[in-house]
Amino acid sequence: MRVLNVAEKNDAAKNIALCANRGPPNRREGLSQYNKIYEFQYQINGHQCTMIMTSVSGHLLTQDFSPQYRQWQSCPIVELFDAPLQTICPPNYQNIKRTLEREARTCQQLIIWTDCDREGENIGYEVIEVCRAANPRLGPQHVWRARFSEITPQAVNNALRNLVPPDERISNAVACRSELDLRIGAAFTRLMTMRFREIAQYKPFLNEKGLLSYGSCQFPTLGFVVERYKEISRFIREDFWKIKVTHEFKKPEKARVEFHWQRVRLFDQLCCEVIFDICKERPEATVTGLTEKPKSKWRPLPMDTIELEKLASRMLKINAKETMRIAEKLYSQGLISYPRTETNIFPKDFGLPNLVQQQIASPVWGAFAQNLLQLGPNPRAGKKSDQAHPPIHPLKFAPNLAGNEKRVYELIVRHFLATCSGDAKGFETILTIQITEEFFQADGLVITERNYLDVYPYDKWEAKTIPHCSVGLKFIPTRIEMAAGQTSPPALLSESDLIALMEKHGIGTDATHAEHIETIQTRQYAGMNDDRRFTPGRIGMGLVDGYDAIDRAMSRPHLRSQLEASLKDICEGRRNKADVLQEQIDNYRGIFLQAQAQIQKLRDALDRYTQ
DNA sequence: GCAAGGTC
Repeated sequence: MRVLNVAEKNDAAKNIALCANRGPPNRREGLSQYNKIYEFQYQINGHQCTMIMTSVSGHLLTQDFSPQYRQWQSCPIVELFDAPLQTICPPNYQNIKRTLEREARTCQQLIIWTDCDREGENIGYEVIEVCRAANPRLGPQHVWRARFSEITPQAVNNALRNLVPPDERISNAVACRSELDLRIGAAFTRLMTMRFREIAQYKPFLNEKGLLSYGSCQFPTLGFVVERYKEISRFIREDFWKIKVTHEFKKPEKARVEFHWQRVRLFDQLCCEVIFDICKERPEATVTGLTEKPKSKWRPLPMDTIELEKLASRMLKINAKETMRIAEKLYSQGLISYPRTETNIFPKDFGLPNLVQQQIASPVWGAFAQNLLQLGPNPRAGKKSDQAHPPIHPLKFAPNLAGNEKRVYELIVRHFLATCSGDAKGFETILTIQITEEFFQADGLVITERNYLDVYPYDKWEAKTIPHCSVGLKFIPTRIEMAAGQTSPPALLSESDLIALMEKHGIGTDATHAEHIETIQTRQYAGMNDDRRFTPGRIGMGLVDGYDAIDRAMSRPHLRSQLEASLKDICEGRRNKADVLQEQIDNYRGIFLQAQAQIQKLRDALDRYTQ
């Protein structure tokens, strides 16, 4: 019996075949240069099978409006909410499709090995659709879903012993999301672009094509940037006052120590002055406590995509989009593992020692790796798993990289070695003194074991000496002073902040955060200042304000969150696709008609910011 | 020409 197996990408197909075959399988070319065909023998339920393993490259099919609706002037825009859609295989995927069709004709069974997430289930149905059209004998009893939580020999064999039918509900949830994104995106994008592109006053602030787009992810992303900007504009600074005590200890050891007030600060100047005067009058300080307790600084969790993007942005000042471009290149050169992963826990028996061993060759961190190998790699375990890909880790030592590729690779290696190492350990000392009725304290830190910090310069943990003086010791502080200050607004969003907000509100996926952030910049809705923080542009401010005046929901994250909840209902059988689709379309058509009728509100807002 | 989701 011949069995066609299809994974979501070539890398997965290769590894699954390797695991199932317990060794390298035969490899031959398909029509697509990136998607190879792997062949091996395997027994399923006592049947000897010739396994044909190949892959797609993500979604094989996409949806678009029927041709008569694709011209922007072809119909009243509101019709896009109901216009018929077509399923298309884009030209650059035709080779993959033809390979599937050709192989499907010779097979009696089909096993779907796409990633075990929502999109994967939908991609699985695209594969089924194409294969079944080529070979109608691949009926429901001949099509199976392999469920796996990682690509290891055990998980792969287990999946083959426990094949299940594919889950159409999960696929339907994705089809629902995808249709809504298209209809809503196209409708609002055409409306805004056609109404505003030609207005001279806006032109200096628009992108080259004059495209004003709306999308269910790009707009909430812009919303976060605008919201933070406005929060800062609204912020009213408040004056406060505080008392600072400094002492230059001569014994038991020499040290300059700053004590901070236990009241932290007061917003009443007079009140602070009164207390300050009392302290100055009777400045003698008495040590009332010295506590010392162990403190550790945790080594980082295994790296997932979001962490890579955030770290590279913060520590290397390389933006998320560029980081992913580089990571994909390193991956295609076989230097690092698959860079799009939501997993931050290494599977058991992952072969970490071998991966650490690779790094011993480095003149920079080789010694650290050598030492780590002797102690045994002991990674911290996170709680997230996408059930397909392990955390990002180096595969080989790569001495010949340069520029940002070298820096990103180094970050990945150092992070990997750090996560496999031990927490930093030390002691925290808290010294408390009393001056009249007021208490002040100073914190000290002694680092006893640096451990992971030795290989991970991105974390700072600074030792601070506090003299070991005994309780009851009295001294006159070198200085007691009153200082004035002002509360300060939060900072503009950094890229790392923005990614964190997107993740928290379920805007986009780990693979798309960087793209949405890039989109709001290429649309000139937002820009990045010299501190690498996001500032809204004039059009961005105007659009958010304008939509706020029509329907607050448009630039806020909760519409997307609500859709996510409905999609979950579809997956779990509580609702069906048609029902959710109708509800969402009706809702957005309503907002669209409002926006069209009240387009002047959008114009007014844009006018305000572009004068 | 438009979205967001996959991936080379």
